[in-house]
Amino acid sequence: MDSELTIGALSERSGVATSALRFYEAEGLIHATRTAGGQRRYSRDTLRRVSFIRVAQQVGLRLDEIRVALESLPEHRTPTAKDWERLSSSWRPRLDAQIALLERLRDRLGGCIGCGCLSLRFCKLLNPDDQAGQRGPGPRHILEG
Amino acid sequence: MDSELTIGALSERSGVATSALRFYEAEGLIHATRTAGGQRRYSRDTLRRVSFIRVAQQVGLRLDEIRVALESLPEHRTPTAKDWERLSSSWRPRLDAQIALLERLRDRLGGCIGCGCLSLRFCKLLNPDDQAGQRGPGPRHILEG
DNA sequence: GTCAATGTTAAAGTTTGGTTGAAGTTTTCT
DNA sequence: AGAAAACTTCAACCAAACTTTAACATTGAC
Repeated sequence: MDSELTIGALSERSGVATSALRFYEAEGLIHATRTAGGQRRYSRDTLRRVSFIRVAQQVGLRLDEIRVALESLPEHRTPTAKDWERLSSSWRPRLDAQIALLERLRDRLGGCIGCGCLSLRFCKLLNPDDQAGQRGPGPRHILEG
Repeated sequence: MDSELTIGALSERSGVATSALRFYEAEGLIHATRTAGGQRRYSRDTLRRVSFIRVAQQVGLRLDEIRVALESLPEHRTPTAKDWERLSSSWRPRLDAQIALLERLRDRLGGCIGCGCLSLRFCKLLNPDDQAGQRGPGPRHILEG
C-alpha cells in the first residue's frame, strides 16, 4: 500500500469533483507529484488540505485568501493537528463578526426596513463600522466584510 | 418640491451606484417613470425598495429571489411598514439556519479539521442534514443551504 | 442661449469558482 | 495482449452581479 491517491480517489474521499481539484492545483492551493506517465498522485495529507479549503469556503474566504493561509503551513513536514488548529482559529474574529451581523439583522429587521431611517449609507444596521462597502464587481459574499 | 428622484439622487441617498440601479431595473427589481426627454425619475419609496434589496443581499438572497419577494408587495399603493415587515420576517428561518451553521463552525473548528474525521462527504459539521452539496457551478454562497 | 453636469443605451468586460467537452494517453484488469 | 476505466490538457462555457466604455441626449443654472 503506497499511500498515494489518484485524483479519482481524492475526489471520492473528499467529495470534491476532479475538475475542482485540478482547478485548485492551477490556483496553487494543492500540489501533486506525477507518475512516469504524467498522472497526478496526491499525498495523503492533501485530503486534509482539501477539507480545509471547503471549510474555509463555508467561512466565507475566497480561494486566494485560502491559498495565502495554506502557504503559512510548514513546507517540509506534514502539518500537525496543531498547525491546522492555528490556521483555522484565525477565522474566529471573522466568524464572530459575521454571526453578530446576522443576529443584528434578525433582531432588527422589522423596525429598520419599515421605518424612514434607511439611507443605507449611514444605517447602523448594515454599516456598524461606517464602511459603505463598494468593493468592485462579482458576486457578493455575505461574509466579505 | 416634486418628490421624484433622479438616478443620481437615488444613488447618492442609497449608496448604490447608478449602474447598479439601472441593472436592478433591467432585472425587474425597481421601476421608474420617464421624463419627456427619457430620463428616469424614481418615486420616493424606491429608496426603501433599494434598501430592502441590499439588506436582502446581506441575508444571502439572490436578486431573482429578491425580485420574487418584491413582487408580493401591493401594486397600486405605497407599501406600509407592515408590508415591509411581513416581507422581511420571511427571512427568519434562513437567518436562524445560517447563524446556527456559523456557530457550529466556530465552536468545532479546531477539533474537526485537525482530526482524521474529515472525509467531508459525511462530516456532520458541514453536512448536518446529510446533503453532500453538489449544486452546480458558480460561486458558493454561504447561505445557499 | 450656452454649457457643464447629468443622463441615455447597448454591448462588452470583470470576478469567482468552477464545469464541460474533445481528443488523446496511461493504468489496470483479465 | 487487449479492452475498459481512469487519466491528461486545453479551451470554451456558465452564472451572478455588476462595471466600463463609447457615443450621444437632456437638464438646469447662469
